[in-house]
Amino acid sequence: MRRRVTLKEIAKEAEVSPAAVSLVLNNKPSRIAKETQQRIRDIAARLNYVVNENARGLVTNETHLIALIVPDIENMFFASLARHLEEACHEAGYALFLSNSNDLRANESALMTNYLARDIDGMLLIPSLESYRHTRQLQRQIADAHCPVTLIDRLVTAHICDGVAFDNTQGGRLAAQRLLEARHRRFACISGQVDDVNAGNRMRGFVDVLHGHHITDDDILVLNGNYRFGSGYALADRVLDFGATALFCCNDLMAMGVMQRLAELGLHVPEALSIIGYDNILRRFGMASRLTTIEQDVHKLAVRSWECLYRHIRRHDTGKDCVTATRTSLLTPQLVAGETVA
Amino acid sequence: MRRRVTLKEIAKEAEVSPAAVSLVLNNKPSRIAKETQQRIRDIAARLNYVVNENARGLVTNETHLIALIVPDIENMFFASLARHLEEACHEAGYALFLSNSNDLRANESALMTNYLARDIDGMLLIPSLESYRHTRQLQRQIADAHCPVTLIDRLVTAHICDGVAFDNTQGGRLAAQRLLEARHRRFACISGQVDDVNAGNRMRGFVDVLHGHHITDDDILVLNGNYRFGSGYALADRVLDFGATALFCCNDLMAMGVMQRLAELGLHVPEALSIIGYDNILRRFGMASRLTTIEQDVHKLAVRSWECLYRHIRRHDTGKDCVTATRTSLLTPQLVAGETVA
DNA sequence: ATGAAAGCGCTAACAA
DNA sequence: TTGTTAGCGCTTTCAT
Repeated sequence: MRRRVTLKEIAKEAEVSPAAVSLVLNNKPSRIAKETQQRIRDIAARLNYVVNENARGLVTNETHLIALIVPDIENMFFASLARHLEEACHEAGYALFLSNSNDLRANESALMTNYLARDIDGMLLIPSLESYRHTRQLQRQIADAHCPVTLIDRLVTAHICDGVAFDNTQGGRLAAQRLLEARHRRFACISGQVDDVNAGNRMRGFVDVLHGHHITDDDILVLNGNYRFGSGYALADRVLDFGATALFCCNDLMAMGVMQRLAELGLHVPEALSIIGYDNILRRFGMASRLTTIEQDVHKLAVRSWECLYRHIRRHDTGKDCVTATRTSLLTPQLVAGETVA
Repeated sequence: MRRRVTLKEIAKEAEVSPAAVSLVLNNKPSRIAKETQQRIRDIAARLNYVVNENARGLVTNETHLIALIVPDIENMFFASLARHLEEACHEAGYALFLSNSNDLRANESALMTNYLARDIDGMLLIPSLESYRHTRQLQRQIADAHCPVTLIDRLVTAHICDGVAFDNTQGGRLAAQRLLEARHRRFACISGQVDDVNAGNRMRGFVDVLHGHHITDDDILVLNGNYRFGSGYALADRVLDFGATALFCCNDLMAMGVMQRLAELGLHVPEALSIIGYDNILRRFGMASRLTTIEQDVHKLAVRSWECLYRHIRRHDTGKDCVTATRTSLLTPQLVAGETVA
């Protein structure tokens, strides 16, 4: 373990001023003698010099630090999103902080403060589920932040800052249309927990389209799952008892749980039951799947979110303060055909 | 979006010196009038003051920053580990940087340099697979770092810094013992990619125990998978053709792939084939499983790793430089009984 | 008991 | 063309 080498030491060794070293090593348009430049570079390389970004940030007012707060990194969707966001930030020369809020508003708040103390240049926030019920508190915190904030996936408060998310209602619609095409007449939907607004919207889009096609509530069973495999497994029997021939699950994990239960009962998919899932994230984690599902392109979400935040960072940086109206981008999910609809 | 409030502004508003404000807000043992203290605190709260940790770090020489580099956050094991590490750091008052090296030495190296420039207090590194073949380069980089480094899970270079990992050989042994107990005589093992040393050790431990029980290589089939579901699925037939009655998979995902293939063939587990997996990480992601497996307690790994790094940080901090011999902790994996061995 | 001053490592404005 | 100076926001030593 070595001690850090400073600019000043290089300056002394090269017998020039610290400023000269700074100019050279940052390739600033200075007209320092080629020969001196080389000497400085050589010494820096030899001493293994690495600039102290924090000190630099203090004077430049840019730390190139981004914070990302997710509700749960053990959720494959967020893990994948985190990866792509980190990639985007990294490519743009920013380092990324990552934390879990554990879907708790209190944690989220503490993390935000902590990161803001780090003088970050921007924040990417996937709000906790609790924040849906503490909108004002979150709004205040965002308004008080010294840097731009971009909301991702859960547009808790669209009026205070920009947000990027998928159109969940549209996803539900796609599922319904596909199942109607296959001439089904009796449906089930396994949604998420009651406070999960996104799952709620998927379910709503699904049901709305069915209603539009003269399917009455008598032919629609809506259940609340918890997004886990076991939840689909446990609810499968109720779907079968109801006599549904088509099922829409608000994520793939629950869909797989249902399929597992059907397999145990000796029932075949899609003959016994047509199934559409949601996310199409499993394959990234090495899980093959023949599931028909509604894909949310996580790469696109990451890229758009970063673009959105970056735009604000540039603007913020060039002085113009963000009196611009806030924008919300809704991305469109896509149906990915598998072998589980007939 | 607000401008940041500085210490100086509070000082001016409270009509005291910046030093006084610093002392009060940091609860330093100063003898400043209670009344003044309260005034300072009130103003700080009213103005929403948040200390600038970077500026503070510049003078205290402690940034409370930790970097974590993982090969792939889309690997459930690492995602889970990242979560627990972040938790541990956070509890100790440290913020965590996270990045993917994508199992490439070049990326890893660039990330290390980048984080070191941030003046981090410590680094948690899960080396890339490539680093197994570039040991000297990695060693050099670790030795040149200004902060302690702790290796996790892949003990590429145990002599240059501390490391914490699971005993993979022991895991393989446990699997073999369990299957021998069940009186199997013909075995298969699906290992990882050839350059994956950990998977190799699992396989080696497995085979060694078999040899110790007079099972010859004629009764042992070793295959290389790629840790993905599809890989187990694809190799299942060769296992069956070989006539094995017991299979050890070096991760759970491949074991599930095998099971899927067996189900399609109308074969039952464990009657047709006994299976033991590795990791027991799926349940954290909502995947139920009846698999018998070798569990690596990821929480314990995270806690131990953090303790290890933290010990060095404290020592480093209190001046004593780490001339201490490096230590390697090997954690013991546990067999978790499921329903897939008979 | 409190405040002034120096300095952490760096860059930007200015002088020479 | 180059080097000097001031200062980013904070803590700490030392003088008052």
